[in-house]
Amino acid sequence: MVRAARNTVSCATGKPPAKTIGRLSLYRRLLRDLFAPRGGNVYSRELAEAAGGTAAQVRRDLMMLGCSGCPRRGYDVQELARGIDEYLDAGKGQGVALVGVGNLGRALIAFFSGRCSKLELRAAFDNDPAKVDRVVGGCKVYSIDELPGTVRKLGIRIAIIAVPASEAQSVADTCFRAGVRGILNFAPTPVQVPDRTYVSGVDLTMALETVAFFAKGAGGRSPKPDA
Amino acid sequence: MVRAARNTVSCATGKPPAKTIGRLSLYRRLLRDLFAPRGGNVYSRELAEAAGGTAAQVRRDLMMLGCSGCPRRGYDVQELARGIDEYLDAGKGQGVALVGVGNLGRALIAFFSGRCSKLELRAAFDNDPAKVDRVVGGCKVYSIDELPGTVRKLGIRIAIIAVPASEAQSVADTCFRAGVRGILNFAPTPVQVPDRTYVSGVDLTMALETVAFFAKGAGGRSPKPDA
DNA sequence: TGTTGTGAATCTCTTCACAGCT
DNA sequence: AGCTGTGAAGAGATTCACAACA
Repeated sequence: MVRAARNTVSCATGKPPAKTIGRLSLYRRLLRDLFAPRGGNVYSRELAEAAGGTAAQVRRDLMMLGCSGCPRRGYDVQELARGIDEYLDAGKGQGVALVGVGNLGRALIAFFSGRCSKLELRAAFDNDPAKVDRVVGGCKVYSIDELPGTVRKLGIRIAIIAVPASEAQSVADTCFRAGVRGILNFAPTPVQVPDRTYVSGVDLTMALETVAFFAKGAGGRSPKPDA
Repeated sequence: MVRAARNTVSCATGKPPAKTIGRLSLYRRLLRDLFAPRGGNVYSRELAEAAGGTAAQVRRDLMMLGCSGCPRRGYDVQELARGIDEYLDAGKGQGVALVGVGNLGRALIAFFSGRCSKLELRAAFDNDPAKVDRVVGGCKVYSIDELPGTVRKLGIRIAIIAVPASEAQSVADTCFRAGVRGILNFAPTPVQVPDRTYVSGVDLTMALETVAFFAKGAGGRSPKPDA
């Protein structure tokens, strides 16, 4: 479905805001888990309530897909879910690698294994010889030395980094040199990245300390959290 | 119609932006891990580079503490770290509980145990009888039924939720009724919360799917990630 | 000279408000 | 009547740019 790109945001051109992409991912999950069973239609208001946002924002986000609700009936659940699929997963599935098979790494393997249809966890890497060549949660663990070759061979474009801060940058560099284009970084330090790549950091300490700050009621009324 | 005037950011009054609080937490960690060893002073520019931001933003963030750098010399590392401590940790330490001792929960126990001086993980909860009364990563596991009493007894104000989506809301409700004021939610669904509380969601699926989207180079140049 | 602190400008995201459709 | 799609207003966050200062 090609867009006609009216004005303002424009549908297929321009850079899409990361926040909107994240919410689309959430809407899709809600559509599948909450609304698909009952079938039929949803209103932006219902989706907004489930997602913790506003109806206007849901509609604005859905504009991104050049969508398809009709007034008075709302959106067809199946069609909308398919529309989001097409937009988010455009093209073929992508291979994912996990680097750092510690406590967090193992939890992430368990979490992501067989979860996203289009995102397949294809390999894990660690520099601990005791872990190499074992299979954790259905995922083979390779030595970090094998990363470049394995990443290329398996067509991996995305890496999840769950190593100590001291190794994060060098691991990221290795990944990018091997052809990785996007990184989800759990190491407690930001990583520098080349152009034409994307990195998103999940900083658990920062997240907890932020909650702790506002839990004290410090500084008046709570602002809107990031999620 | 310019309504004018008296605001901008102001130093100690007004509501602090969550993003700024998060970055202060990061600056503190960088000060300790990277800059404290060398001692002396830092420039906003150096801190910005390490944090992956801009010098202007660092200075703007530090205004929040009513701070203390002097031109030409930058900021005293020790003094700045102490300033952030005072601002973020104002008051006494807070107790933290973890709910949901699955793969992710165990990893989070390991991650947070003994990490933050002021935030102490005091209890874990799970509804699986096989896990109850065991000690995981130095943290005693209680039955969910014991949550209200235990949370009150141990003075816990913050909860980390790592349970399946279907249980997240009821767990959150239980926590709030027991006196919890802030929640860090890892369940893949938003939770509704009462006033005067704060919830931050960490949605791993959303994070990975967002990275996957931009890793394809979709929609032109990558926008600024959230971290 | 080189940096801080900060008003003002800019950019981005969210919400409002309403025309148009069913 | 009640919803969608969207221009326009509003709110927030970031960056610019420069006076003050050591």
